[in-house]
Amino acid sequence: MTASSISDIRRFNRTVTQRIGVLQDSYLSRGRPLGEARLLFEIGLGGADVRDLRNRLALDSGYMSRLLRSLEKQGLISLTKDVDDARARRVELTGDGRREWQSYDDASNELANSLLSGLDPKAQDRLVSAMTEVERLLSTASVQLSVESPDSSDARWCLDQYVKELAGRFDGGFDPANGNTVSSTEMTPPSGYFVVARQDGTAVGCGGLIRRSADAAEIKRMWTSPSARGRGVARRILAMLEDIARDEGFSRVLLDTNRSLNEARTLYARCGYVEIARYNQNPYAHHFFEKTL
Amino acid sequence: MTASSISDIRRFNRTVTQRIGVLQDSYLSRGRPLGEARLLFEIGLGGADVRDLRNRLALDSGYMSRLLRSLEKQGLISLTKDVDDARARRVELTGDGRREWQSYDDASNELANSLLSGLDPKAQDRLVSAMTEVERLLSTASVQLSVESPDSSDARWCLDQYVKELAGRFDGGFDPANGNTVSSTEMTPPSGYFVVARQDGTAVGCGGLIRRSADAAEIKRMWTSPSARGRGVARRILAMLEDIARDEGFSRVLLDTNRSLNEARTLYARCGYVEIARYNQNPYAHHFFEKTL
DNA sequence: CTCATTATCTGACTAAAGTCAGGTAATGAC
DNA sequence: GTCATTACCTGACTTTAGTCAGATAATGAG
Repeated sequence: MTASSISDIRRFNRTVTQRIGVLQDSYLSRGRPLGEARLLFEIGLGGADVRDLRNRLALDSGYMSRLLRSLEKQGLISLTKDVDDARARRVELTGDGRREWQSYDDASNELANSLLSGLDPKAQDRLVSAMTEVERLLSTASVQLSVESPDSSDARWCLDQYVKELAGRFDGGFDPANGNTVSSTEMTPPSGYFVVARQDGTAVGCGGLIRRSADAAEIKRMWTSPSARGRGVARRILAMLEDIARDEGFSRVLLDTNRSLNEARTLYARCGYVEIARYNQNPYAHHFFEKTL
Repeated sequence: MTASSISDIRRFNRTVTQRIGVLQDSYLSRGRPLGEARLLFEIGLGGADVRDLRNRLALDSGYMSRLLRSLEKQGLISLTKDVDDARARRVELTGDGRREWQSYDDASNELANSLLSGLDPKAQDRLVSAMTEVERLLSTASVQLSVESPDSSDARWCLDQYVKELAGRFDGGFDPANGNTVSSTEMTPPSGYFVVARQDGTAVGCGGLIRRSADAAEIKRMWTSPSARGRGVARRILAMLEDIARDEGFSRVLLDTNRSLNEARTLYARCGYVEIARYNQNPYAHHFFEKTL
């Protein structure tokens, strides 16, 4: 890392976050304590579960309770019991609350606009694309991979999403019981491995590795959340699974894929996989790949 | 402004400033109130005048006084009377204070580094240049121009810098009494105009417009602070002076410049000025320009 | 010397933010 | 049914941040 990069980043951290952060707060807290304003804005037009809000804003439950009470007293929100869990509560914005939220939303737009004013159109475009780039790269950097049990709740959620997505994309739908099923024990060490990618605590992708033969491992259940696509998450999961396979002494990795998954095929080709002949009877698979480690 | 630009900026504001801002605060306030930590960091290894600190951090004098007292009690700073002005005070970090400052500085570097880790080298480069671009464009956008008296303290400071810089750059030095002197009344409405560019309250550039003849105005005293160069400040000052000249009914603008000021010549050429014959006896001028409005 | 101004300090506040211990009621595993 | 856990509430705090109205002493202009 060069010293000048570090100082560039520090200057960015210092000036940009400070400048925008202060503006943001002042736009948001128009006569209302910042804490309340933030909470109200976070609730959103669609309402929210109190539990989620507490997690998202990292607030103490007592403090949260008091903030909600205050907003309720001001007639901005209404609290109802959760239908599924009578302990939990749901917050919804009232009419007044919605108006208030709108004014915050407008202020946010105004702030975004004010950053552009004072720049000529070309510079505006450059600013927007540089901001997009920073945002994209920082999100990319904040994705973290970990090996864990395919039975963990995040892993199960990912696998569930995986199945749903394939069902939507394959021509004749997808029945996980029909294809080459993979049991969770097959993906649990020491038989196999399962990797979950997370961003800020929420799962955004997964992939499994199982033993196929003495020298070959197989990649299964590769999935990336739509929100995290285009950021190299799948590529990193793949690389991690290959590293594991190498460590486990396998000399090659196999995988199969459906003809409708074009991005996947492109990824495999880019990562050094070569297409080979069909090596199993999976009815959903049309392309077969291999990579020598 | 397109709606997608706005939403890109909002996403940037939301995620980037939040992500970095929170990290920054948590790195900085290791067990110490954020306000104290910020103040300590702002004092810096070289010490500072209390007055300057109050301005930079925009703190109430009472609050500031208390913060300083607290840091002093903790043995982190020492306060001395200013030698020139016995009312004012100077703060210096003690040994402990310096150690503390160092740990903040290290934390800042660590934060910068942590943003890069998890990205491959190419992506790191892209992130750094995108950040630099955002920082540069946002500072550009925050430069504001205003017409004011050439006798205002900021204006006088700019003119002072202008003279100092020319004295350093001209081959045989520069004596403002020798060249074509310009009195401040000549640059004061309605005879003429003076523009000051400011960024976050500090002057970063200036330029004057005076009457030369019934149809021609002349640009004088164009200067941009080294810290603000390369951001189009001079171009904006020039454009503003031209607008004023146009409003005042002049049909052309004149200016002269020294051969050592290459950037200035480039700027004038780019802004539509054409070189003309010598029109005055200014011993420091080698190039003469004109623009028809 | 007078007098407005400047730089700082002090005391007396307030509001906002956050913490902590304990309490109630619902839930889910066994 | 028992019992640990979860979701939330309440009351009693503390800390942090910030404001405001004077007081004090030095400075500088006239």
